[in-house]
Amino acid sequence: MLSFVVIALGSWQTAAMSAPRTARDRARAELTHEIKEAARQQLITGGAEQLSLRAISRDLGMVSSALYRYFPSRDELLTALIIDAYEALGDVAEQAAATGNPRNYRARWRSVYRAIRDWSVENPQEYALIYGSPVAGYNAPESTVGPAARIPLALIGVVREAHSASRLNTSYGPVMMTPTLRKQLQAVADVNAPGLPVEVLSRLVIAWTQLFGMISFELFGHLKGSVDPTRPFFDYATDQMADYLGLETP
Amino acid sequence: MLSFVVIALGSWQTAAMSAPRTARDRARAELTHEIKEAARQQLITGGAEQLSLRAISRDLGMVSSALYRYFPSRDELLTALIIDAYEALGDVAEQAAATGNPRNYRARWRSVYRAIRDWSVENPQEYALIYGSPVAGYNAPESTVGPAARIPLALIGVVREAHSASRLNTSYGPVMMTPTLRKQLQAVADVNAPGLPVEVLSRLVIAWTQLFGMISFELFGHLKGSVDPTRPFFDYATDQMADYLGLETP
DNA sequence: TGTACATCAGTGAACGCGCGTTCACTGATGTAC
DNA sequence: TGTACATCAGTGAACGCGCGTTCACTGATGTAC
Repeated sequence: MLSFVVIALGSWQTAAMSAPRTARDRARAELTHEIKEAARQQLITGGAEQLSLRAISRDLGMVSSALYRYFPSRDELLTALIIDAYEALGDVAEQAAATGNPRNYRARWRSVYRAIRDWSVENPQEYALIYGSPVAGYNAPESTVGPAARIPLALIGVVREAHSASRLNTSYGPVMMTPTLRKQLQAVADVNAPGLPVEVLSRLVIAWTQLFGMISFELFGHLKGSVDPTRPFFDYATDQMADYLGLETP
Repeated sequence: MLSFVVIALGSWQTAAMSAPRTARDRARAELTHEIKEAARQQLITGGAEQLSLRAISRDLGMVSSALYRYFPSRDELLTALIIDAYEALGDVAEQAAATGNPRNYRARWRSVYRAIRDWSVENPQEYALIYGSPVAGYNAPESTVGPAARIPLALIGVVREAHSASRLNTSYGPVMMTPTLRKQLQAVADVNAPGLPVEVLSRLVIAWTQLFGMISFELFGHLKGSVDPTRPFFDYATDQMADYLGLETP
């Protein structure tokens, strides 16, 4: 369960050191981890904007300036937390996609959906960090793009395999798509899902936005008093989107 | 265009005074408005968390304590901004629903969708205020619920009218819905859309979450490099959801 | 129409608090010969 | 294996800044008779 944290930790450090060797290195890795843990704890109570280096240092019983041995600035710490969150969610999504009978694509779809929601509900502040409003004055660097892409790619992967195995019912009826949209989707397909028709990909994007719209609404309080608790509706939407994509029931 | 602001302003003040009469009242209404305008300007550059009473007072050339004659605390000002944002979006949504041929339900659906997105793109920080991550330490009071509901109600309205006029194709195929979900949706329908089948309402909730998921992804940067610019995809999704709901092409 | 009193807007000083970041420093850990 | 030097973690003080909110006050505006 904690394995990904360790991996993320390793990749955060300089690329040269693959495994901590000396006592100093081990101490450094541990403290880096503890700082991020304390930061995550702070997120829970205060959100990203309230994240304070001084408060973290107090939690860890050090002086605030000591943190600068580990992170050159508050923004760099934020970036590390964002990447960790994407990686954590990417891990559970990919793991879910790889679970169960590989040929039961619909079940795998469901399991990815569920894994994403479960993680989000369990880590609402980390979810808000990556899918909520952008933090004011903070610009996400390029390094977050790769980790962020893992989540849609997990969804694409399942559908793509279903399509390759001719287990995707793509009789979608007449489709009106502007040339611009077709071109955009084709470019995405070329890089991320060669062979997948743009008609399928367009539906995937719709499902993807629906999924995160639904989770955001749940976590940010917009479903209170309607489909609340949300789980039954979530499962319903999962199946509706699977139908919409043409994922066959085996 | 500004009418709703005045209305919101009026409703913000004590319920007793319907229209400003004395010079004092007029000055008060004007300054209340200017404070909120300055606050909205601050949102643009800093987001909700950075909203500072002192900065607002500086902008207006007054002393910071003077603001307390208008808003008893920072949170009350935030609440006012949130309500204003919901009302503004509710206005454009309702207006869009009332535009064009009343019997062309699909066109009205499209126009509501477009109005919601246009407002969101033009007012990204106000959008983030109401649909982004909740502000840390701030709990939205009951008074925001009514204004917030106007937006989904505009969407429901169009579909409900289409259904009443038998212009909604509800041959949805087999639907699996847990009793819990059915009950939840029935309760929503009873209050907000009497006569609308839960099968339709469930699809409406899916469309609603898809719509705001899509807008959030666009505004918060998750569509950069894929369906970007987003307008073609947005229009495509609009029609896909109209199809999904069974809104007939006239 | 004019006066006496009540209401209210805005001032300015103060309270008590928190923040990110820099810098010269001490003492411990690691490395090269 | 032992010594000399280099690297690094953590300290403590300081800089310069901003914040929300309270309170006693002055002077202008509104109201009742």
